[in-house]
Amino acid sequence: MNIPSKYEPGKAESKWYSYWMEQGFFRSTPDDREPYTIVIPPPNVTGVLHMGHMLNNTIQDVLVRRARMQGKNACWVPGTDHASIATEAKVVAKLKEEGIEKRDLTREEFLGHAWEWTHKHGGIILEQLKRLGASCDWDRTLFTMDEKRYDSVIKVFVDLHNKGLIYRGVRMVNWDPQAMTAVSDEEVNYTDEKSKLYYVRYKIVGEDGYVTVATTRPETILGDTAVCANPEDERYTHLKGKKVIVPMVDREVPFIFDSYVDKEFGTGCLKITPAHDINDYEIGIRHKLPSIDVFNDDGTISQRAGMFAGVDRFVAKDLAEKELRARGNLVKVENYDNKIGRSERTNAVIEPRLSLQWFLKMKEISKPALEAVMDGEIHLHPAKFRNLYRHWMENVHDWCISRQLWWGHRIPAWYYDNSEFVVAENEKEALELARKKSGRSSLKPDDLRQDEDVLDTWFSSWLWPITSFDGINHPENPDYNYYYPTNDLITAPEILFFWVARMIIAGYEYKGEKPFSNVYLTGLVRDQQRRKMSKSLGNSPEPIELIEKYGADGVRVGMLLCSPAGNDLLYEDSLPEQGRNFANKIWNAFRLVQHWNIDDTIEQPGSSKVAVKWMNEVLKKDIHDIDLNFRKFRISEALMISYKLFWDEFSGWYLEIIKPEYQKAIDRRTYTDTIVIFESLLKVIHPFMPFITEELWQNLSERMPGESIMISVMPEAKRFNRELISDFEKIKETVTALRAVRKTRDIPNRESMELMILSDADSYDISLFPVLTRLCNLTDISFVTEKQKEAASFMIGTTEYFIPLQGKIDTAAEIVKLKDDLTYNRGFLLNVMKKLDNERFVANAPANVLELERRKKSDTESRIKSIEERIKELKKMS
RNA sequence: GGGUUGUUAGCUCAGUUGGUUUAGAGCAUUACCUUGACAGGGUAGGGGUCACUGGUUCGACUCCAGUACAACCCA
Repeated sequence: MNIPSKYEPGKAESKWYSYWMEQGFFRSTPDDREPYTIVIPPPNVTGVLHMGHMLNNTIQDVLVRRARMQGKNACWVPGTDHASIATEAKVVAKLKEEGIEKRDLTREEFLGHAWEWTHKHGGIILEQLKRLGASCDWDRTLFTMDEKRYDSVIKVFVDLHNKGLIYRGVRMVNWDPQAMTAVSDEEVNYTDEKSKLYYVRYKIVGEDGYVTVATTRPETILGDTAVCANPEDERYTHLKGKKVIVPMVDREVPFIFDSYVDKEFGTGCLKITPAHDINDYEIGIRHKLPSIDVFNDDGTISQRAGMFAGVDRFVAKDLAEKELRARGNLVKVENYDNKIGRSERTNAVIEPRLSLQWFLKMKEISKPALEAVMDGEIHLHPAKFRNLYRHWMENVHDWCISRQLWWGHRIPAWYYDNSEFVVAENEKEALELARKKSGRSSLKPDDLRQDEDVLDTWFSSWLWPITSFDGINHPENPDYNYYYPTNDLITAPEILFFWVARMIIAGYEYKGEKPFSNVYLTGLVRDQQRRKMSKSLGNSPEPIELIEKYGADGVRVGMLLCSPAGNDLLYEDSLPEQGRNFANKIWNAFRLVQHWNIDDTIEQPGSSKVAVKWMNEVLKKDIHDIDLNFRKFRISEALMISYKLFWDEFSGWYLEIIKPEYQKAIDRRTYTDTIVIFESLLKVIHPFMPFITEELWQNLSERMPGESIMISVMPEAKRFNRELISDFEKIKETVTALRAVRKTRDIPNRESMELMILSDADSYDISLFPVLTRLCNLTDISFVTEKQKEAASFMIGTTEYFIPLQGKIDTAAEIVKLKDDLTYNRGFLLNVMKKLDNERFVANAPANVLELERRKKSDTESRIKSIEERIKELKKMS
């Protein structure tokens, strides 16, 4: 038998993943078992796996595999989303490289290219998930734009419109001039950037004077329709009813007063451009000001502005500065730091703009979703996100759901005449509606024009838990009734509002029920400098390369170990390395057990008998603790218990005890018990490390075709013997102390020793002693009634132990050590006495606390006494 | 500017309604070990006035208030 001393993950991974697929172990159909359902947070269909996906999907797989082994009907639904803006941007860029401009294509032609791109790159990410071991039901793979999902989205839009929840309105939106679309508030990132503050003076009509305004955006002066001061600002009260002249365009506009203006900022005087600033827009409404949009869709200056037409907005800023200076309107320019909003998708500076968009009213519809989380119907893990969630939901804004793109679900609204429109599931129904609404039965299909825009991607993914089971099209289908509500959702906190909150809203609106019971929010994967991992920074490792280097199991463990819920994971290579080392440890434990020869004639040694008994209790205890941690979604904690269980308890203690001497055989009894224990351990570890556990499980005993650890039964938590475990801990302490004795006196393991305990035999579980004899090479363990001379000694608790060592005692060194010990114990006693000498403590502390302190006192006193006597004796000897 | 959450060993984190023999884990680190499962290993060790300042209490890492710093969310 020649098993390599290092585990090689590659082969085992492909072998067992194919096996699982062939056997259909991932598949799920409704039956009478309890369902356990997770829907995947759909990644971008044309994306590739990154570290965040690795973490996220590892956790999902751990939960699904565990549930499956616990006898539940586990169903993990995979899928991708169409990522409207990101995908369209990629397709546009790719066409540009080929010399094709989007504007030269019809909608149908462009969509042809987009689908081609999607088919070419689509699903790569799902293949990568398989490398990680993901046990999704691949037969259920979905796409937000496949037929059923597309129809569902349209139906929902029509339904919400008919309920009066969707409306069309002019609103200030975040315009991305590069993508040429509006983006939601959530898709804008604000960063501190250096800019300039321009002081510009406006001529007062009918007077010689000027008023000076401070602005960061001189190019928008072209769209000014008022100048404004705070009504309480005495510097400007004399301007009431006056007009001023907008520089460059020489337009007369009113001087107005509004309490919004901050007296302290700049000159206390504000130019008002209602078309280009959200606050100005609101002031504009209050004062009935006209608004002049000076930009084109692509961020260049429009004809309406009166000058700089066709010039890019940033160039226009410099031109405006020059122009203002030339005309004598520029007073001064200061450096200034302010927050600039940038598009999450294109990083272009966002332009606040007035625009006609579709909105979903959020206030009413979101109420049940707020209550569900507050009432504990849905649990967020970690719970600290509850407050954040509440704050957001209580201040929820209407959701801008339209995007000026082609790739996505086209808004099912048809216009006729000028701006009359109807909303319907298809053109035929739209025509009927339009005829009815207009009273003109002569309307023809050609008289209708469908809205050019598509819906926000989140407007399809907010239905994901429902549409995964086709619940919009067929609300009564068996899958939907069986799998919904799903159990757990695993996602990143950054999309708590984009996605999670909206799924909850949709769940109550369309099923009248929550979409999931638990939301586990993972951390973000960052590098050692706490920077977010991103392609542009180049600080992210390639996941597939990591899997090839450390093994899928190693990477999974690495990701999990250091990522308690909601905390960021600071990635470094030592993490998967630790995982790989663990896999190797398991591998070598298997090698050890595997090459033993079994001899049926050998009696089971006493030490092995004890070890088996103890190991089974520890196993039960840890399974119990692991369960507890899983219930609290403390997955890294559960993994750590499993890790220590295997590494420390099983490999470090158990195997060391039962391991036969070199080239000797093992007894049948111990061997059989060990295999059973090993199998239990593999099962406990399987959800974390599916591949190596399958590989070893298959080899540990004879298996039938079609068997697998992944469909075996997870050991359940049972009552365990606490006392045995704590007695055994004392044995471990004794072993450690005996090893120390050997080490300091330089006594080799080969040389046997004798142990004497200054105590009654009654207070000991002597059945555990064979372990001591076995591990420490003792000839005898006895109980004595007196201190031993010419012996090394140590204390455990309040009991003294002696090892007779003729002539091997270094009294001076011994005394130094004992004195250290004495100092510690005296310090400790002092602490205890401080409490006990405090009358109020004695009077107020509960009885059990008091008793504990008294016990500490007597224990420490007796220890001090022993040490002192020992020192005295040693001194006598030297 | 408003809000939320943090600050415990070199790093990442536990610490369960205030009392568990003067705070624990993993990693990293130090010393020793080329033994027969595993150097991707073993054995032993070092390392923390629990951010700071007050308060409540017989007793505070734990509760309260303030300060500093950090992260995240919203405007």
